[in-house]
Amino acid sequence: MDGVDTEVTANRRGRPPGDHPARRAELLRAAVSVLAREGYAGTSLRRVAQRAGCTTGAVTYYFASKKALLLALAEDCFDIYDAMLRDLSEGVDLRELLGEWLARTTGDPEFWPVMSQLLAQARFEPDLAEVVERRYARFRTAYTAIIAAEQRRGAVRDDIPAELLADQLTSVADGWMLMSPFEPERFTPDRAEALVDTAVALIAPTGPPATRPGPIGQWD
Amino acid sequence: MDGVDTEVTANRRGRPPGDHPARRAELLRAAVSVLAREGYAGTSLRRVAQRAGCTTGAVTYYFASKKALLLALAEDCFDIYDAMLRDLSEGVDLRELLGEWLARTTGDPEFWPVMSQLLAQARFEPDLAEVVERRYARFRTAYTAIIAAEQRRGAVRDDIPAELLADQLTSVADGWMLMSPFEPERFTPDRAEALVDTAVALIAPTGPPATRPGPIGQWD
Amino acid sequence: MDGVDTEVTANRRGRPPGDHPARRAELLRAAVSVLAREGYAGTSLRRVAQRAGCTTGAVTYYFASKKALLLALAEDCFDIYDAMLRDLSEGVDLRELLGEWLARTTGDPEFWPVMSQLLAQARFEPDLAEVVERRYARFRTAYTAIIAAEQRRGAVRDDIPAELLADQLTSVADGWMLMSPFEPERFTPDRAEALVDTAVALIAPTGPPATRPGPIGQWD
Amino acid sequence: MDGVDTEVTANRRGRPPGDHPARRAELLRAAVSVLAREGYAGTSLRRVAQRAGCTTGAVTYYFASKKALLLALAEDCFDIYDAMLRDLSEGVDLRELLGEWLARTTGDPEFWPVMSQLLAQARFEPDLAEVVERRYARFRTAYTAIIAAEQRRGAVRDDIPAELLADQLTSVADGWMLMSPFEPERFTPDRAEALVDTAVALIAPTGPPATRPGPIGQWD
DNA sequence: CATGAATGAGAGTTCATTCAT
DNA sequence: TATGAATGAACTCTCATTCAT
Repeated sequence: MDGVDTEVTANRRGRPPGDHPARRAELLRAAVSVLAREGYAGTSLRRVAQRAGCTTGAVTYYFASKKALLLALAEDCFDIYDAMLRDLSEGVDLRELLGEWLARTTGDPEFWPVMSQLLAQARFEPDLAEVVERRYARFRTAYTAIIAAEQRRGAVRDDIPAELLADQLTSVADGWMLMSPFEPERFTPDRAEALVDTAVALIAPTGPPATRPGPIGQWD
Repeated sequence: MDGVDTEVTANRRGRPPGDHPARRAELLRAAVSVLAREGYAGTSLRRVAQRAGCTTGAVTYYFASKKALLLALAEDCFDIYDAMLRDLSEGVDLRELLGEWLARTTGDPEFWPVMSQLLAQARFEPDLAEVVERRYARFRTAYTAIIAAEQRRGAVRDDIPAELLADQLTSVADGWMLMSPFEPERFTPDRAEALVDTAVALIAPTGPPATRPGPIGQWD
Repeated sequence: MDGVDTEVTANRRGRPPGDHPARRAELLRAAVSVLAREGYAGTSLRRVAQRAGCTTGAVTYYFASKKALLLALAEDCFDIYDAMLRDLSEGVDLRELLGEWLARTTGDPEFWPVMSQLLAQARFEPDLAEVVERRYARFRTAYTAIIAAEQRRGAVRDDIPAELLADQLTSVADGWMLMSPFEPERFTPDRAEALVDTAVALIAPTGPPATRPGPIGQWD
Repeated sequence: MDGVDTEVTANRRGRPPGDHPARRAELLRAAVSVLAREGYAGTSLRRVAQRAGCTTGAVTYYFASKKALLLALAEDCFDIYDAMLRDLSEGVDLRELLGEWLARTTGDPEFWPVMSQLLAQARFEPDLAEVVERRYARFRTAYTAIIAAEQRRGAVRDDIPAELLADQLTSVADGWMLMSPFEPERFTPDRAEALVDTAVALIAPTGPPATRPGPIGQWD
């Protein structure tokens, strides 16, 4: 260890247990949890503090304002998309990409609720809109590139511009995030797979019926 | 100039003319307007009253509670779907249906913002969820039936169950409603048409490439 | 014109079914019911109207204000005391008087709750205080006279002024009215009788223990 | 004179000195004061705050809700009874007990008004009723024990169960608390003493008239 | 560094009252 | 005679934010 540092640390008053970034992340996690459970309108600093097990003062200490907290939260949420793109190898298969997206976004049961709240609210908060726009555009660009590559190697129909196909696919996903709580039987894991399969089939290269696989979308 | 007159006029109590349903509808319109501009979290009875040009007392006179107001508002919003289904002739073309949906929902610039707020909030308000679920399911059922008919007459690919196709199409639309404010250039009227065309092309019957029309999605 | 009165009456708009005093009494009954169930703080014209099955307008039509309604209500409540005094014969027995009071005031299960609310509130409403003071004083005067008469004929101890005894008895009764809802087992009909017996025994003429009846207050 | 200073001082946020319990007690005192002056129906958090010289926000900071404030207030009020019982020596004389009760409860001119409001309101608020029931029962039990002891040593008539006598005495006291504002001449200090004397006389052991003291209840 | 007391605005809601009809 | 639309003030309570400690 760092002997000198340790001694100094023992004496300093202002930083008792955890370190700043960790505590901040903790608060963000609490905020995500509240946002998922209570919705945007029901998310107050009080409740975030309560869930984090601290006082409201602590929250406003780590985040200048409520808006700042939510912006940080939004950035955090989009990191999952970036991480996914980073992890995917170059010549990724489209089905694989969609499957990965499904796995990562539904892996955390709070992701869809939180993301849909952020997207819905962004319309009314320019700063939040800026974050969404920037991060979402980056993702859609990568998405489009992947589809274009797939088109070039004949794995995706090429009668429709890649950008439009990407738009279509991301919109479908947004719709799912928004609507998942209604008729939850529409979003069981099995059916989610079927929905993804459907999407893949729709953008598959079209040829004579004989060459295509049989009917899809058989789930229980 | 007429100070006295103004003062006398200022305090208007008692029963003014006008019928109940009309005034109620007026308040609902004001609420829609506020919801579109301020979002769910920013919609207060005070603001609704302000936009309607009356006091908050008047609002709570017509609607027992804020929740009741929003439920009525939601029902009203879904009426546009019902009206559309009612107006469409039996053997409606799918492209026609989508076009009609686009025309009707974008005809009122407040429709998409309001609907997306309602859908996003429904997750946290059981009563609102009930309304959305009920009305939305009705619409999707009709939608599925139309697609199935189209499949039977060979106008829509039949390798995917009609229900899944309907799901896909409505999800796309939900995604559009949610995301339209970001990069608004993605949702210009022209591009909206292109998106609809894309959707139609995706679910068109697939045959030998030769039989299909040329590349679609050419917009400026 | 006047001869045709009957025919005209058939046509007149303003006085459809019942007559004024009856409707007024009906409203008063509704107010009593609300006051008993909701307490003074919870008694609003809205609720009174609701229980009476009419609009708030009707209430304010029959009573100039909420205060006027409650004053009328108070007067009505005290009528039960006056009626009792009027009904009692001249040389009434004290036990009989107390029994009659118990029977009449507990006959209507709403009487004690309403009366205690009025008495408690009177402290803060001069007009109501005036009513209570006037009517209550009248009752206590009569009460004192009866006790004095009993003293003269040797039925009540005469070592204490009649007025103080009356004060004591009415205070006990007030206390009962106020406290009856707590530990309701203290105010079962049987025990209420025992309490009255106790009060009678306390003011009975005192003599050598031998002349007094045996221990009282045996209830289950 | 000091315009600038005043403006600066006017908006005082942040943490001022002073300890939590003291401030809480201060607010409770203010609430008692308001309750005594305005009655239960007229007691609002606004008024309490106003009397305490702070904002309503401060009140709701110390008390989770209005109900919580009033419950705390009720508990506080009953503490005077407990303190009295605790202070009294074992073999206390009954006259002494009653005198002590009179002295302590009338020592604070707000006690009777506040207590009667709480008792009257408890009928409609279960939580408040629970407090009253619990604390009041404790007091009455102690009271009964004292009377029983007095009966054993021959200082109180034993032809009536101690419990009934205690009931009678506490009911009288409740009646006084409720009715004290009407004809206030009935509750002058002197007359209050006379009323207590009367109560004592009523429960005194009964013997041959000769042995009893002369007529009581002589006040001006 | 971190707290928590306090603010002041605004939320939804209830209310007594008014008055054109 | 009776209604019911509407007011405006007051209610309890929640909130984001500030700041002395």
